[in-house]
This record gives sequence, C-alpha cells and structure tokens, in this order.
Amino acid sequence: MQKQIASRIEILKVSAHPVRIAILEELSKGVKCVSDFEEFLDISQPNISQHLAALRHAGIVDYFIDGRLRCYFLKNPLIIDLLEILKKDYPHELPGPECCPATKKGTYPGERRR
Amino acid sequence: MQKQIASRIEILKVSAHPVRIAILEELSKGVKCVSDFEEFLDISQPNISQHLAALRHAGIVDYFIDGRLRCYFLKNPLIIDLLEILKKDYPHELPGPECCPATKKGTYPGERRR
DNA sequence: TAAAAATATAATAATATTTGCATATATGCA
DNA sequence: TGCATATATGCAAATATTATTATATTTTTA
Repeated sequence: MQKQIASRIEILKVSAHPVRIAILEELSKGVKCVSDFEEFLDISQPNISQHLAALRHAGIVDYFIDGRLRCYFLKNPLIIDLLEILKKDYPHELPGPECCPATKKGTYPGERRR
Repeated sequence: MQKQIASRIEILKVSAHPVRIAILEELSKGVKCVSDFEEFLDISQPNISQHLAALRHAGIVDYFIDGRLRCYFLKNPLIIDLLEILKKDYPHELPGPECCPATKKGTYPGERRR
C-alpha cells in the first residue's frame, strides 16, 4: 500500500465519528470558534476541544487566534468530498455478479481448482 | 443528526482500516474468494475472515457460495466513491479564511461578544 | 466414509479510543 | 493586579478494536 493511501485512511479513521463529522459539517460552512460548537453539540467543552485536537493532529483542520477565541477552519480538501458522500443519494445497491445471489449460490468466475 | 448519516458514518468507520481498504479495492475489480485474498494480504486466514465478517455485518459486501468457496462482492455503492477519494489528487489545501493564518492571528468573522 | 480444503467462529490478550473530570493556560477587563 | 472568559491538557475509567490461536463447519474428493 502506498504511503499516501495509508495517510488518507488515517484521515478517514479520524473523521469517522459522529461528533467530528458534525464539527466538520459546520466548518464546511465557515470559520467557527469552540464556543460556537458548544451551542449545538450536546457534549462538554473539554470533549469538544479533544475532538478538535484530534482533527488538528490529523491535519484536517487548523485555527487562527482572535483574542481568546480559537477560530477553526477546514484545511484538508478531501473532507469536502467526504461530506458530500455522506449526503449523496445512492438509490440502489451495486449490481451483483451475474450469478444468482438470490439463492446465495453461483459459480466462481476466477481461475480455481475445485 | 439524521439516521442515514449516522449509518453512513458507521460505513466509513468500518472501512477506515488498511486491510479492509485493500479488500475493498480488490473487490472493486470483481468477485474474489477468501483464498484469493490470502495471496496478497500478509495476514492469517482467520483474520481475513474476521475483516470480511465486519464488512458483511456493515452491509458493505456480500457473498455467494460456490461449493466450498465463498465468493465475495461489493454491495454498497458508496464504497466506489470512497475508494475514488482515496486515490484522487488534491493539489492544495483549502484556501484559508481571508485573515492572516500565517501569523495564526486574525479576526473572528462571526457575531460574538469579546 | 474418512480425510482434506475452504472458510468461519470463539475466546483471549494486547492495544487503542472515548469520555469525564479536574486543572492548567492565556487573554481581556475592572 | 485580580478576576472572568475561552480554551486546552492530563489522567483515569470504560469501552471498543485488533490480532492470535485453537477449533468448528461445510463441502468435496479419495
């Protein structure tokens, strides 16, 4: 596996958490400071800071300082595409192989001894 | 958070593992049975089965049976888009807010007391 | 029918993640 | 300077994930 893929899997892993997705969704709309998140996330301030720290350490977000506010913003462009996938409509499952998945039996298409 | 989003975050979470991404990448090329995975994944057979079980339980893959082979295939269409994101080229970071992130100082754009 | 092949399951141990709570730091203001 | 505000950090407990090992199940073949 390439290194780049590995680091992107790490990005996925860090993002794949309900609170962190909610944070990222908000940040996709614009800059937000920590107490903004307190208004709509039903978790403690330290916990919010911890999630933000995880996102920061993964290079997903960054912040600038305004007085005592930390103003967070999105940094990693992959996140935009990821958020899109979460909202996209997928009307059907993928088409199964042309065997008979209904019966759960079929013929393996690969080269294989029996 | 909507239920659908929550279940998709679960899909992400299950997928965000190097071995499971390698499995999904292979399955995106076509049906594969468990011993096919043994040929290029450097982990034990039981561990492969466990990863496949995790993917099955999440509704990401399914299988049909051919004799003693279990022929796995991709089921969830979101995975195709996810794999694409992992390979896509992202040449730059997202443009920062129009303040001065270089100095890490700036002015919070939201409505807030100081 | 017994053995082999392909795969799954179960139990365990090691490790990582998550949260809660207490406390620390830094800034602005009286 | 001292206090309030905004946020971060450290640590412990609870929980979840991962890999390992042993064993079970199913199907084919001899």
